[in-house]
Amino acid sequence: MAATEVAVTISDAEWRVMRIVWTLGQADSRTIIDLLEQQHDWKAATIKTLIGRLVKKGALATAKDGRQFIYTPNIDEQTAMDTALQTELDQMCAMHRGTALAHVLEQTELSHNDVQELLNVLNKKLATAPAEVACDCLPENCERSCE
Amino acid sequence: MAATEVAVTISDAEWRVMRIVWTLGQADSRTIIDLLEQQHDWKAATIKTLIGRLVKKGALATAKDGRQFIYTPNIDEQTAMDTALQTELDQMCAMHRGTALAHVLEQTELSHNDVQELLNVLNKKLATAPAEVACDCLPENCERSCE
DNA sequence: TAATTAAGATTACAATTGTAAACGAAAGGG
DNA sequence: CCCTTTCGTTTACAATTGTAATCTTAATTA
Repeated sequence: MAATEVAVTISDAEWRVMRIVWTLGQADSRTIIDLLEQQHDWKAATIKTLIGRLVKKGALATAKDGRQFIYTPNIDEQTAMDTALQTELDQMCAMHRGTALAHVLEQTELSHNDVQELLNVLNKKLATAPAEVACDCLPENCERSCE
Repeated sequence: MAATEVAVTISDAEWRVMRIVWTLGQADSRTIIDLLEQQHDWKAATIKTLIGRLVKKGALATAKDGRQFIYTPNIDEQTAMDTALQTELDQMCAMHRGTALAHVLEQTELSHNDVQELLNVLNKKLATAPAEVACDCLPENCERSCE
């Protein structure tokens, strides 16, 4: 059976720890601490706290290896990324999401394949794209709309 | 002189208040409270707190109107959206950002114009798109890369 | 074996956030 | 002119987060 994949919330600092473990596939605390100390002004104790919280949250799984632990990701990286981004976007005005995505796309380095994949998605959407997406910032019954 | 446009951080709950004010252009607290009470299980006091915090943060400007205030946005909505989304994306692995964006695009309702705008951005990127974007989860000097 | 080190657990503590009650002053109604 | 409503301010309080020191225990080393 696949991982339970609970919907955990990962804070900004915790995200840094997850990226290390996602990238390495697995790691002991020494490795995580060494790598993160090179990227941030964090004390070892700080990183230990973050690891502990991630384990408690269920984002990291542990396997005992002698006196220490091997940590492995308990949630999928791409899924976590998709969800976090989607959640952020969903709390914004529906009418302006497209523009926001355009601005972000513009600022993001994308591989040839990425661009191709994105073009595919968009081309598929072109056919059924509505003339406009309504603002959803006000309650249903409220007549007013964005400018 | 244009608005100072300080880089304020807006929390999730505060975001709801901003959306009302952005959409209406301006509003008094009564209006904001009435509208938000229809969208959430929030008490008037809660909304007052959020408004107060947004004013203190500089996200909302106030103009005295008799005994009460008229609130207006002090930061630009699209800019706030762009920045929030970009910030979120930037804390994730560079190598997987494209896919995350593709997944989100797929889930987002986009107008015909939005799609067109996005296609433009992408087509402009196609020419210079690199073969691949490297994983940036580990420190510089670290040899290992994503799978 | 005694001292040192390292790993994980416990405790700490301020800032932010979600959520709200209580309070003081002004305004309006009767 | 008193009572009530309303507005904005102050205070409250738990959870989360960033940041870390300390403690316990087991392991390593001299």
